Amino acid sequence: MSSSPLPSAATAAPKRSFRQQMHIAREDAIVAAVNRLLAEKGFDAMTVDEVAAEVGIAKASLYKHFPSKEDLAAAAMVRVMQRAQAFLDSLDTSRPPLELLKSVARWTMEVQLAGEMPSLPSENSSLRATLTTNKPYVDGLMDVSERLGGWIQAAQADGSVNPALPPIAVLYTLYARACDPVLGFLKGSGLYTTEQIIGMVLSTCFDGLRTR
Amino acid sequence: MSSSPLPSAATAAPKRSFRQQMHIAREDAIVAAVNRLLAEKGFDAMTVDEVAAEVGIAKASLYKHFPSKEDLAAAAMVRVMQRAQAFLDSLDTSRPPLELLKSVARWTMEVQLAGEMPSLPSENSSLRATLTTNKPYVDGLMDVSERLGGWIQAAQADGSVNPALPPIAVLYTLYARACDPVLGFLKGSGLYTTEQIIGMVLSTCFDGLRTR
DNA sequence: GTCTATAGACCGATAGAC
DNA sequence: GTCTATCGGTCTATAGAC
Repeated sequence: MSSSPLPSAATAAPKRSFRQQMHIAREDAIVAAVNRLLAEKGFDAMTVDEVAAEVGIAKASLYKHFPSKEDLAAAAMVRVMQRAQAFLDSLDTSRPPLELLKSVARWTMEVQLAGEMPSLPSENSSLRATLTTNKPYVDGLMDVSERLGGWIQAAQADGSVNPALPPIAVLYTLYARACDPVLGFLKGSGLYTTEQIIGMVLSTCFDGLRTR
Repeated sequence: MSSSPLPSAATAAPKRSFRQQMHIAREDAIVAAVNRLLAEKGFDAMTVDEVAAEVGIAKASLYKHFPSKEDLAAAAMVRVMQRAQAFLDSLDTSRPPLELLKSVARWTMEVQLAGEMPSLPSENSSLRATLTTNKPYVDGLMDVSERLGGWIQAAQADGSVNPALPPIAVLYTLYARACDPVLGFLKGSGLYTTEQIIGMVLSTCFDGLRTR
């Protein structure tokens, strides 16, 4: 590399890379738009025309990137899963497991309040099928679940999380914060700041409604 | 017959009442079907053809009872709201307010697990408009909210519910049990009975994830 | 005869797919 | 830009209960 034995690498390769970058950038813009629309109105209400319009490309171009509406949604789910993985990576795992779990819940709620949490209404069959056959998504979900599962067990072992609860119930309870309607309700009331809302829901989630 | 004191009451009146009963019964069957389908697949995915097929009547007949799909959904919401009111009526209000709130949360989750809780995905504009102009629904919602609000304040006053939480946050948290996805997740795992699931979610709701 | 419900065609609009 | 399917909603003509 020091003597640069590959002059073509300085011209042709970057050119090729540029096209790839453009392709990736466009795909990224598409997925970001899908992500936003999915968070705003859900899968059924989202139309691919809207997606094309938001990205500013022709609808036909969308199908050059993704073969169907389901795959569009799946790509958005993969994206948010990767964001989750990146967030987990950023955590200092030497902290107490309970604090780690709280951080995850907080992040999840922040994403939702920012209107960036895609929601898949109930159990759409076609979408479900697409997702379960999407390896990046399933792998990401398993990775996240296993990491959280480890922290949950550690938190139960050190006595900070209720050991009477099955770990899977704790895991699902944390996941459910991603689509907790209480956030939107409180936001809609206009009475509280985002930080206050997150504080309240974090409190009800970990400390419960009852007085401690 | 001529000596009968109430000939018309024994023939004409019941006849008229019979028709009304039929009309009401059919309408009830319609609303029940809508309720089920709404719980199963949500508003967008539910088609009025499905409703007609499930009830076993012609689609045109549906429109003799309800002017639009939105009104169909609204009727289902009114129905569940009336069921909620009836349940509140059945409660012994001399019990501690915390127990009353727990009973309400339990009932809500039982209805959802039974597949009888209609879900209105996010914020459909047309549906929202129909609902907010539906007096029976709005009145029912206000009645339920006020009764729960009273118990919440009482529970905070007697120290059983965390007084640091705004009553509205507690109210929304209880309402959110109606669409808590954790119930479905745990049900889908096949590991627990309905009663166990309700017990867990009741525990996380009132006692939180942290050890007490 | 009258009223009502039914079946099923039908329309217009929209959205997914290409 | 086009094709096609679907869906909400309407219309008509027939059947049947009173």
